Amino acid sequence: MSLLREGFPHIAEKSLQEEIAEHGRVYDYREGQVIMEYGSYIKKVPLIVSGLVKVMREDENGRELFLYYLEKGQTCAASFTCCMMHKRSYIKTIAEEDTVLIGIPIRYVDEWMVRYQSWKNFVMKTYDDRLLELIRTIDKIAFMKMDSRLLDYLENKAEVTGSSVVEVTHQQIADDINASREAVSRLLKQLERSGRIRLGRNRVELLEV
DNA sequence: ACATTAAGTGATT
DNA sequence: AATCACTTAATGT
Repeated sequence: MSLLREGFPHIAEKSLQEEIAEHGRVYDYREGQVIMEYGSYIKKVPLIVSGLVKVMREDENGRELFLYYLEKGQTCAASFTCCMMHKRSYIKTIAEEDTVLIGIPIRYVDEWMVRYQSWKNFVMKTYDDRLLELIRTIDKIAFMKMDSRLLDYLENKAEVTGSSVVEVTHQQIADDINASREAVSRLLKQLERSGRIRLGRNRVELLEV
């Protein structure tokens, strides 16, 4: 209950809060744990209470592509449609940090849409956010060059982890932005030379420009 | 000290 | 910009 209020201040109706408390179940994930695999059926919609969840997609050749992060107070837009239509998951989610979430059985997700204004808004907003981000991502892939994608990735990661020091290997970055490790290394070197970041092993520190 | 893993480099396509 | 082949550097055992 207190978990709810902390992460989801917009879910206002008292009775809705009570229903969430009643039907939802709290799940704990340790860093690195896979929350949802490709192809699995989803029976709960996750409300992220704390931590950070990485959402990935897999292409035909089995290559993984990083899509976006889910933070506290968010939920997975894909899970709504997925479970309502009883489709298999086309995404995979991993706990990037230790994560706590409340799982809501789908039937309530549906029911509450008509009964609770704030729930409906929440669901709509989730879609809206995702759609906007998707459009931005398309823009990025279409128009942005690798170097700005890289910087964008780092800034996003820094923001989402709340630290200017990002702990990743060049290989991980490369996987996430779909580039080769060497390319990432070279671009990072450039950024370091231009004074925008400082590099270390498993470490990229973003400097104020 | 040695093995392993991450990072850097040059050449090739 | 990807891939390869290789070197160098950092880190764990």
